[in-house]
Amino acid sequence: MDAPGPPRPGPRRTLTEQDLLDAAFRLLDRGGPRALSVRALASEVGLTPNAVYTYFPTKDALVAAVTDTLLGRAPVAVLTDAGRPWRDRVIAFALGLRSLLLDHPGTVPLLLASGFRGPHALAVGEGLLAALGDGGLVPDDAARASYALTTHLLGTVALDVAEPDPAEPDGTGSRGTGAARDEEARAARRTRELRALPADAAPRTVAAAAAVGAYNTTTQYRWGLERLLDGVCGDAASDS
Amino acid sequence: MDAPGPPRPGPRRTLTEQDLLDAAFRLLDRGGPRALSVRALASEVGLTPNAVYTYFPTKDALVAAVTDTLLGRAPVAVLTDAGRPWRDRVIAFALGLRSLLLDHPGTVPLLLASGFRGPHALAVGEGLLAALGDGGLVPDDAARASYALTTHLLGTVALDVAEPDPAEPDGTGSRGTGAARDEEARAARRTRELRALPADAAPRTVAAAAAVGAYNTTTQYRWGLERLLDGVCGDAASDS
DNA sequence: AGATAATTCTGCACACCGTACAGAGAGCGC
DNA sequence: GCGCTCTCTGTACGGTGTGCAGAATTATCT
Repeated sequence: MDAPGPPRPGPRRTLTEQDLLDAAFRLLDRGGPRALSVRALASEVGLTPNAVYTYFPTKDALVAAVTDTLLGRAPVAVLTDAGRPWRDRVIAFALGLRSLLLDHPGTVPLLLASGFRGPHALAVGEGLLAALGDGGLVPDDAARASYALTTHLLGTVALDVAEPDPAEPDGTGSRGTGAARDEEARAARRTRELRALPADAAPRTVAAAAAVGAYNTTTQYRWGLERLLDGVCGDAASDS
Repeated sequence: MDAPGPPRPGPRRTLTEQDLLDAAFRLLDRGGPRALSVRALASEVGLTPNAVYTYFPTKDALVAAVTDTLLGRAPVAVLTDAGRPWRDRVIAFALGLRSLLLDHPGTVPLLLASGFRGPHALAVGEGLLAALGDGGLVPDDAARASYALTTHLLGTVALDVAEPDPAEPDGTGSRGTGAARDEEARAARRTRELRALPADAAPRTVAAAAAVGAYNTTTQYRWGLERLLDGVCGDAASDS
């Protein structure tokens, strides 16, 4: 994708930027956001810490590259998949991007901190605008809807990732990507905890314990998504 | 509010927890999230760093106390203000909480990291459930809507705070709370930047440059809020 | 009353963090 | 060949959270 650039003087690098990014994902997936340090990354790829600075000028730049690389794996293709209703495309994309992020929970805090500013984030925005345009929205409303979808997604994954992991409550920020992320079991446990709350502390929350316990589930996310799209498509969508 | 507790042996403390929390807010407002370190806090209140650990067992606990304290200032009263339409109440509350968080942007990354788990977060949830219940939603739908509103809010403030501050681009994470946060000026500048983008990079984004530039504005937030509430109130709100 | 135990706070220490700086070696253009 | 530029190493600085030992203070028990 990127041009390899003209041959420059100096010794050839022993690694590519992509090697470092792969190693960064390995560290993040293994130990959460705190595990991505310049020193750990260097040792993971067999370099001296300062050698990393010949690949990325600063740690923030490294983090930005990591998050944008991840966004580059977003299933933007489904957004422009003609012959499929536009709303299906948006929902499929949103669900896909959500699972992508939750498959790498360690990256989520980094994404929230570095924003949605890279080239691949722009591509995501373009795709959403295309699909929403197909839905008949004028460009400005499509943009507003695109942003609402984005904030809904980011808020959702932020709260999901912030949920403490009962398996290893030592606060390392790590999180299993396999069986430990069984949504139903998590929801059931949360619901049980809610029902055990002191009686008068939060009566309405306890009364809706099943739905509250299921906050961080695909079902809840999809529900919000559908309601948002309902509102966007409604006839009241142009009062701004 | 909290019981002062029975008198315990040992010397009296020279400060209250609230003193430390106030100092923490001072540091956060002055220098952003990175400015809140145990050592900086200790020096701000005139203590040794380790003395802080007699007030909070760990830095994470301190951060949790900070974020929940902030949530305790959320305008929950408006949610149960009878004699005002429920929808108005929800919107007023959401706008109020958003400005509260944006008035202390340094706390937002901490809130995202520590989740929405404290007692005051629970109170916010209760208030939302009450107002949404007044809107005629069954408890489970009220809960789902409450969560959707929360994620929308958190995603919004997350992206807002992540926006780099052009005034001091040195990445300290600080942010002016006064004139530097003039929404219209910021939106205009963003729109200008978008229009200067390479022609074929993101045509749809450029075509909607005015709306995209206005992403981090109250207007955009309110638009998403209204659309979400439209969808929640619609007749299609019970397909789950 | 005095002894005991609990608590606050100090000082030192450790391991880790991002990264600035100086220098060695490698590879290209002249 | 020379010289420039780039990659990578080593050392170092100031910062981080926090564990541990000890002094001082106070409430409780005998």
